[in-house]
Amino acid sequence: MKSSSDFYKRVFIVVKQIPHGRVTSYGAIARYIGAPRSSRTVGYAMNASHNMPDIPSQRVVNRNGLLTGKHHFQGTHLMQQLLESEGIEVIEDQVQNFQEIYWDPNLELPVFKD
DNA sequence: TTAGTGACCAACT
DNA sequence: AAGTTGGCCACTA
Repeated sequence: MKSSSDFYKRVFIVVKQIPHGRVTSYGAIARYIGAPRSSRTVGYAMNASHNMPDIPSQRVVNRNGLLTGKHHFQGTHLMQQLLESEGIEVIEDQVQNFQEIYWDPNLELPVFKD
């Protein structure tokens, strides 16, 4: 039985699986949980992740590796600092070496099923 | 229920 | 090549 916030739970589950020092994109997560056109809503779900512990929301960026959601963090550069503390280089809100550290759940994780 | 919003994405000019 | 527009769909009021 699926609750209305089941979508959020799926998002959180995937985000928690992101390995240390890697990043992924909203679209990739949306696709993995079976809602390929709901990338926007994935970001919306991240907004609620502040209530949840152990959600590395800083590891989720847009498809260009740009930190579009950094304004939703407390500090001006908190998101960047969190990423840098994991060994990810960030310059001007842009993840450097993005293609190398990019982690796609569709490739690295087993197919999602309930 | 209808309408408005957004941490995106792809297509179009 | 760079900027704008529209669609997408879950959530809130």
